[in-house]
Amino acid sequence: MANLSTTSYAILGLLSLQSWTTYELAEQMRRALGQFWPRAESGIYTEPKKLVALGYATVTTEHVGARPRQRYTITAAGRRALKQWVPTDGPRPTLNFEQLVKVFFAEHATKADLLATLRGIQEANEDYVAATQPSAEYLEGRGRYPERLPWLVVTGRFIDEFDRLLERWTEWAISEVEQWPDDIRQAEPAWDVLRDMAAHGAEVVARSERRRGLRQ
Amino acid sequence: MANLSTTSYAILGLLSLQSWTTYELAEQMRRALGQFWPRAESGIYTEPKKLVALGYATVTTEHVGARPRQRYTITAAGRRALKQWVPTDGPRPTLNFEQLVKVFFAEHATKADLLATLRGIQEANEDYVAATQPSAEYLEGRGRYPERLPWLVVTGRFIDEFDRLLERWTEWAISEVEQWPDDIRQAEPAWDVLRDMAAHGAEVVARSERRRGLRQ
DNA sequence: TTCTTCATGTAATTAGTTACATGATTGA
DNA sequence: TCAATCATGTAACTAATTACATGAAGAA
Repeated sequence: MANLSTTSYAILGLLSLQSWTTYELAEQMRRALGQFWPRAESGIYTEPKKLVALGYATVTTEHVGARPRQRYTITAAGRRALKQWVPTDGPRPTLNFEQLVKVFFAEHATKADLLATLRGIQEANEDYVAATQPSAEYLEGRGRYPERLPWLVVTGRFIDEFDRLLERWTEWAISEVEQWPDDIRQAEPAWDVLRDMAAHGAEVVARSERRRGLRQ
Repeated sequence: MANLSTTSYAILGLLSLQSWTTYELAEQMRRALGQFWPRAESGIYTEPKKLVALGYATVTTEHVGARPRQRYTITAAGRRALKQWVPTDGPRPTLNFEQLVKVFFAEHATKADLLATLRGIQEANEDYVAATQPSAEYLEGRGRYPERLPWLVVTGRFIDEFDRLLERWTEWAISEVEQWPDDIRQAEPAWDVLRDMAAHGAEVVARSERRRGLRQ
């Protein structure tokens, strides 16, 4: 029936670990999946209702003072649905990087503007990474679900490498642009980097074609 | 008045280079910005109308056979708006990586499933990178707007490094998972990688705090 | 006691996607 | 001349975000 969104399955995945209140689900979505499946917290509040409607979860109402609070629990059908989804194919990763659009159209800014944009990316990234560091216990394997650690490390490494990429790239870009003349229209392209990118591109094309050949 | 979206500004940026038909705009959005601001082609057809409504572009209708075709041209007001937007602050990059959600919940799959997922990411990435390689002339600086090359290289390097990251990470992840026992619940985490991530995290925290101190 | 932060949502809006439709051009 | 692909959109839908509202708990 109704196809669930990736967000729904992500929540179903969290429910497969334990029962959570909606607030806790929102928190976990941010902390655990926020770096590769970011969603607004308020949006999380509507999702589990769909799971209940499909019979993939049940809900119980608790009370905290006079306020009601919903707690969700996965059902056997929910586990089956999740098990079906996890091995399926999916889209490539996509990046949304507004500030890079601005770098792309840097001719409409000054050298100082461009440097400010790059430094802004750098600092925002640093602050974000610092703020989202898992606690030390977790990194020592004494977190909540230690048996899940093997694949969490696989996931985490991607995120870590992405963070490092942003650090390295901003640092390089800043030092590159700093060397440009004040009128950036007079700047010289980084030919060595360009050559390196071309070489890498050619390599991937060759690899892809070789593999395509093998498949047939 | 009506705040434009990043997508609108991206199109305005393209129009600052030359006039384009809607079809050409859609093509350029994919080829030039598709890796860091991906949008469905059909969506592009509605965007430039907003620019016209705001006086940021003008439209002329051409004919190809019996069919009308719209060509858009930026106005002086459009250039001013773009110039205002380019130096502004913006959000951090966000990643949407559905397959990584599946790796995160790998306990619902088998070792073979997990390997298939990782190989799928690897191959899809390779094919995509191969298909989106800029032409050789472009990489030799003989592309359409050679004077823009300096900042296009800055942008392009980020994309190139991101592609390489996916290549490196998938290769590592595959070789890692291949060593796991068939029942992945018995796998041992990659402790060395975990230590490395922790060290990096601590370093960023320190750097971020140092900078925060400086700012005050 | 009041202010702030944590907690729990709802409503309205919008950006974006999917699916579809169809004309023009090219090449087999 | 027929099929395939290039070109040009529109309509319907939906996932997601923004903005708002308010109760409870804890700190000052």
